[in-house]
Amino acid sequence: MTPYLDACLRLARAQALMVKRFDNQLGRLHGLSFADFLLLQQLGSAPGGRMRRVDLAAALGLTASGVTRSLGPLERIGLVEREPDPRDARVAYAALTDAGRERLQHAEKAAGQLAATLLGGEEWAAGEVASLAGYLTRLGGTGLPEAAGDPA
Amino acid sequence: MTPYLDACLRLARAQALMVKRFDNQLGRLHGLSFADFLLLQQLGSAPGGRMRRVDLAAALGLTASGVTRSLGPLERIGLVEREPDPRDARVAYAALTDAGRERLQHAEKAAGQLAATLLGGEEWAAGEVASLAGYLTRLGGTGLPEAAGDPA
DNA sequence: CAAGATTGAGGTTTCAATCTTT
DNA sequence: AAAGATTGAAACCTCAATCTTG
Repeated sequence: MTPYLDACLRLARAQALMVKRFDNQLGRLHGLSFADFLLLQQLGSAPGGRMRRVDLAAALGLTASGVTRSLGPLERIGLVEREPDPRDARVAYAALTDAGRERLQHAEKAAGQLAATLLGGEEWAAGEVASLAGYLTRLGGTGLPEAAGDPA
Repeated sequence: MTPYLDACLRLARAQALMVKRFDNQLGRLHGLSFADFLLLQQLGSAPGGRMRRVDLAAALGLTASGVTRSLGPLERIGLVEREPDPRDARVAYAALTDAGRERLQHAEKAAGQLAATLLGGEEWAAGEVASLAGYLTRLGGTGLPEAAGDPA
């Protein structure tokens, strides 16, 4: 077993555990999965709280199909709204509703607290979390903005 | 957005991209998914190349149900064999066949090469990969299912 | 009853095909 | 024809229920 492959296996394991914890916490408190949260957050950080569905797919690393299917439940419970584009009838936007914005705010708070539990304990020095984020950015590359500080 | 939550999102992104690359490479070369590979590798590292299905589930972070369903295709193509326990009729082992051992060897080679591509380039110093592995181990623990009193 | 394992139903995501609009 | 989006079929995994054995 090479150290490279070993690191990849650890990456898989760490992510699986983390997602389970977010799913539990967000589901219990706000009725959202981690994937739901990622989607709402992406919308929340877009100008006007709305994005074309194809852009949403690229930002989330999903297929267009996956986005259509993920939006369904969120539209049904009124957190996201479908909006047509008056300029181009092929385009459909996904837009946060007021309820969606509010739910996102609360979920973001809960997610931040959980993340602080996972990474903000005494085991973690601040510089270590920044290093970890930098490594992960190198690995995951596209989709998220560059980290503030590069790891030592 | 706190740096803790930011790191969690980057972890999700990096893992998703990595798994896609392993799925592509292993699928194209050896007809295995990354999940298949993890399962075969776990068996390969067990004494006698065999494990009880319940232990396999714990080692992989899956449910017993998930293991049953994952083993099905691997048994059908002859990489894994079902073995009863003469001492306890409730227990069924999953055991690597000779074909499974050989397939695992080849897949491990391909996986190691891909991992080296991802983490062995000039961008990565050896110490950085070791640091990353250490951080991920801190996050993901040993691989046992989530403890009862755990946060979240 | 408890433990190991499987099955039925359901959620999530992908691929390939399709539909509409440009 | 190309772009945006959706749908049908399928793969993968979970939960709850069930079956068998201890």
